[in-house]
Amino acid sequence: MPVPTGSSLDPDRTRAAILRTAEGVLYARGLDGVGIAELCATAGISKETLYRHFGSKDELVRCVLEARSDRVTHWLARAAADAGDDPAAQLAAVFDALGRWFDEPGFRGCAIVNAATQHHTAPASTIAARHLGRYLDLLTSIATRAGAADPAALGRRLLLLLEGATVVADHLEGPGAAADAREAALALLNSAVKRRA
Amino acid sequence: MPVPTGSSLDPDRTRAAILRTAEGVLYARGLDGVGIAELCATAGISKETLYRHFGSKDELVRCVLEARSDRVTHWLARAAADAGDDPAAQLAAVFDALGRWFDEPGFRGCAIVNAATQHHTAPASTIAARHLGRYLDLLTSIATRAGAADPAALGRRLLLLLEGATVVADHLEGPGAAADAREAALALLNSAVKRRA
DNA sequence: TCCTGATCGAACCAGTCGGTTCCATCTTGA
DNA sequence: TCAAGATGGAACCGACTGGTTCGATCAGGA
Repeated sequence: MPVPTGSSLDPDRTRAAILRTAEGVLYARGLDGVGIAELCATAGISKETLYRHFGSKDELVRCVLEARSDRVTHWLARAAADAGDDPAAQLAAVFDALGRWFDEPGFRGCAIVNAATQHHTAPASTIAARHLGRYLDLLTSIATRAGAADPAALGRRLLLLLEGATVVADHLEGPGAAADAREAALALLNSAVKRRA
Repeated sequence: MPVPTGSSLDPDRTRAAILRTAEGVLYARGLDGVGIAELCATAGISKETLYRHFGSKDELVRCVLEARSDRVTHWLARAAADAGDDPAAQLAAVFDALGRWFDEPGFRGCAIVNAATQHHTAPASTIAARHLGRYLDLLTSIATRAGAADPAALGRRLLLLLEGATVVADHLEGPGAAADAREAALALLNSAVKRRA
């Protein structure tokens, strides 16, 4: 029975629902770990609907990654902004937010980086590069406002801590990766600022 | 023509050759990016030979990862040992060695972590955890010999830099991830030691 | 009211996957 | 010299893949 009686036809809402479901499933099982058929079943839609909206699995993956990158970037920037004006407090807030993420059930590392690891080609690799660039911008801006001697260099080093913590939290049992990264980040910030004065 | 005339029959050598070839191909293309048939073709062996030696693709992957973890661990430990007795010099040597690895053509991140990202289950996840643990041991021992106030904590933070540099070098264009990590590591080591004295 | 279009369900396609089996052929070691 | 074992080559299996197409059905806008 096509088009279940009583359902509402809203293509935009359908598209958003597909994206939301696909993001969860692809993150949990990997880009190659789940087929189109299962994706559609989980989303409760037919293959034809998915293909009218996205055209191919690759395009669906691309849209999922773009959306995820946007969301995560804004979420981290918000965490920093909500911490007030002190750069050190903002930096601590970023890693605290990461820590809460790491502790969530189903955490599996950064979806964008994971995707680029699985499909080491465009578009995943391009999106990953831009994603890391966004992180770098956020961290560098904090470093700049903190008055670091070399804000760009400090930003790059903070990025290493952020990505390292994500990987370690994913693959090495035991909590605390975010807390370690937070302390290391504050230490680096401290020495970079002190050295300038 | 089975068993090419003039060839030498040496099961151990065959097994080693399969492992070597598989390691390269699986690293370059991903665990799910290459099938058994192509693997055998690349190694120049038949499927029956591969299955007699390893029994399944999963087991082959397991053996490849174990071997790789052993090799990489020893290689990094050697780099540290060759740098002399000064812990700071050993730490710098570790990140310098990483930097040379990052610059090699075909670098694609840490094979072990990548594998665990693709197959987020045993045995890959188990091997990855042990692999990171080995890194942690190496870095903690350097921190201990440096006289850090809290060698375990410093070791964990250095591990974040090591893994972060590997990820960033893989996914963010532009060199210097290893150099950044090196400077950050020395800064962390410095402040951890100074604070104690 | 009625037509456009969104949707489902299912059948279907060619291709690939991991894995198994058979047999002829060749080497190796006893 | 000869048996045991390693290997190549090829055919084959069932399952699954991403992707296409069709017709039936129903909601929504004109």
